[in-house]
Amino acid sequence: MSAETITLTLPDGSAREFPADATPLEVARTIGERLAKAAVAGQLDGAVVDLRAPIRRSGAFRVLTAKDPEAGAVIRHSAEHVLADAVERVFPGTIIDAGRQDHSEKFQYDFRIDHAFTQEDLEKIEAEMARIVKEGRPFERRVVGRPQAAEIFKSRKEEIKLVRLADIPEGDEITLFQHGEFVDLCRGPHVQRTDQIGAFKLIETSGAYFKGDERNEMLQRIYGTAFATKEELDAYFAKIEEARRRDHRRLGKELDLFSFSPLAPASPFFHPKGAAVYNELLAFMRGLYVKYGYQEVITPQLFDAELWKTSGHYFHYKENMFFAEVDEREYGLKPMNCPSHCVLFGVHAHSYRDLPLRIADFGRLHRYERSGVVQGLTRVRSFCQDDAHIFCMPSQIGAEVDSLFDLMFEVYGTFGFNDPVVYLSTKPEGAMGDDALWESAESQLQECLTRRGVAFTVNTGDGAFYGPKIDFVVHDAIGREWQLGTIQLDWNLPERFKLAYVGEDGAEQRPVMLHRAVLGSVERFFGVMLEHFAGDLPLWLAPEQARVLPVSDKFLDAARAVKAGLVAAGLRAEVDERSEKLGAKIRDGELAKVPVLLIVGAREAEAGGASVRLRHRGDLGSRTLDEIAATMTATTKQRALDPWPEAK
RNA sequence: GCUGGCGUAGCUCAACUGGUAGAGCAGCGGAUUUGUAAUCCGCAGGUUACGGGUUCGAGUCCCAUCGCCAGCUCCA
Repeated sequence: MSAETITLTLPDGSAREFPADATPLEVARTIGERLAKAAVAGQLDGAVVDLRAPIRRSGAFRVLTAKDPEAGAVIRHSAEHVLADAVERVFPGTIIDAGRQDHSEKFQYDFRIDHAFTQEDLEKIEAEMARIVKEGRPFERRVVGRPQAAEIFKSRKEEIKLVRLADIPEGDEITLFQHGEFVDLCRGPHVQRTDQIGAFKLIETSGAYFKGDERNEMLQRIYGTAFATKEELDAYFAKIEEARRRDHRRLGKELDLFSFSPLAPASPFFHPKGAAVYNELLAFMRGLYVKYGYQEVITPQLFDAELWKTSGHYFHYKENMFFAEVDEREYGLKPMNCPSHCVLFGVHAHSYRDLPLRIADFGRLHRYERSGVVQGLTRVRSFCQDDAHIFCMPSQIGAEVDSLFDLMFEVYGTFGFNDPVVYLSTKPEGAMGDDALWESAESQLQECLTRRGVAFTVNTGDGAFYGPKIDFVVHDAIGREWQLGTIQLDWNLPERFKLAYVGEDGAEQRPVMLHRAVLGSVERFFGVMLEHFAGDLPLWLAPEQARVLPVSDKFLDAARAVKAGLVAAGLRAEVDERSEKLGAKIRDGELAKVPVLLIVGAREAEAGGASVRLRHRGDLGSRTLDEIAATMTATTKQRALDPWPEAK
């Protein structure tokens, strides 16, 4: 292959030669005029490229049209320019900043304008955008020199663009995209014509700091989204609606699980039902602690500031802590358990034979979170973690991590969070501990992941300064990602607390500490899980596992007997004693998302059982009390997701 | 913390440009005795988040505080 030609392998497998400066659009024309017309972008070795940018290298190539999912980001990116164009037209004098990096779902643009956009403004802007889209203006791509670009933005009085231009590293190619009158500094890619933006909608406005830094001026941001078709746009909003329906804050209120009070901002009150669920989560973890060799401890809430000075929190985490002064002594409310576990480790002299020492703690933690960041149960100021610290020898890291993986996968699988995504973060700049320690630890972690065949992503340099870490991200029932578990290696705290064990050779050695949580914050997990199940908790977690519904008051005693039998079997059951019609009791039971409704009428009272109605599955017919209790206790014990396997 | 929005009965929400705060559900009382997603009648429920102000008059307009929501930011 000469320098002047490139070879492109097309989707049909054919390899064709093109001049090196050929653009995707030109390639598309050689395939077909209709394809060229429909083209939205090119794709070279998986990367989406602009139709007008010379390809310059060989590879697997294809033309993307609006039908391809990869085209969505290009469409949204183009809609973003149309948004900025429309705002400049509707609000002359507005200085534009820049759009969004990630166009996988949304687009956004920031503006300097002495006015906060209102809903009516958005409508006006949308109307203007619609006009621009309809006009089918072609996007033009231009490569320009730095002075030329500066000249263009200066003449347009786009002051912020000049700052942005200056931020582009020397030597980088500077490209401009223009449609109609509107010019923007942009890498692309963009669609050919504005009318390829099939359907768009502006979503909301907000303030946003210039370059995301709160010391900078605040700009006005507008968010929107766009798709090739109206159907896709509707599907996007349907998904948002589905997420709203599952919102744990809404479900928590509807199901009477928890609430908040202005008297304790960002600190949940778990009602009796919520507390029942919460305690089941803890009981689940406690059971696993026995299996995995943990010892649970209970440690104080409030510590002398001295502890936080030793741990380093006093200097690095103070702004997230609550303090109190009593008897002229400064105390800090614990935001983490690790320092107290270090104190605990120091209580006894330890032999290498004691290690690994696994210390679990469900202690309540308090962290001051800024008022703007707290949110439902997912970001609170008072919470507890299924926290544990493992003190071990550096050589034991691999085995400990291996065991942690078993634990993590067992826990996540129980909730139906299958195939968690794993991230490994490695040594950052300015880390503590010598390179040999880091290398050994990182390779032990990697080996463990590879041995298990767990797919993972390495975040190079993203580890904490005190050690590498592994994060677990799960997908919920509607595909959203949640980071839950974490494993962090730490050689800093053992050093600070001068922890030691006596090794085989009789010499004192420094242990390594592993911080780990599986659920993470139990509060946050509670929220995530509630959304994952859309409020339909599996039987073992349901605060009210069964509700007995007498067909009429005549069967109240029979209903109470069924409840008594279930309670005796260790189940959580209630009787609906209201003199309502059966239909009303069923409706209320369903709305309360009680997994098992047990109906007792003349037939069942006679036979000493109940008719079983399962949520989402309906009437199963009559069962004896013994059968009901046996099935429910079995699925509860197994923590099965399916409350009634025999019904299938 | 910042920008914007919001705060009315336990819950969900009404109350046009300032003019007597209202409904459904839940609650309570009564009637009804019900067979797989709402039986009927009645009663009660409010310092309109909180504190000031403008006005003859404020749920509505203005200021401050608290909280909630979205975004920014933070996440040793």
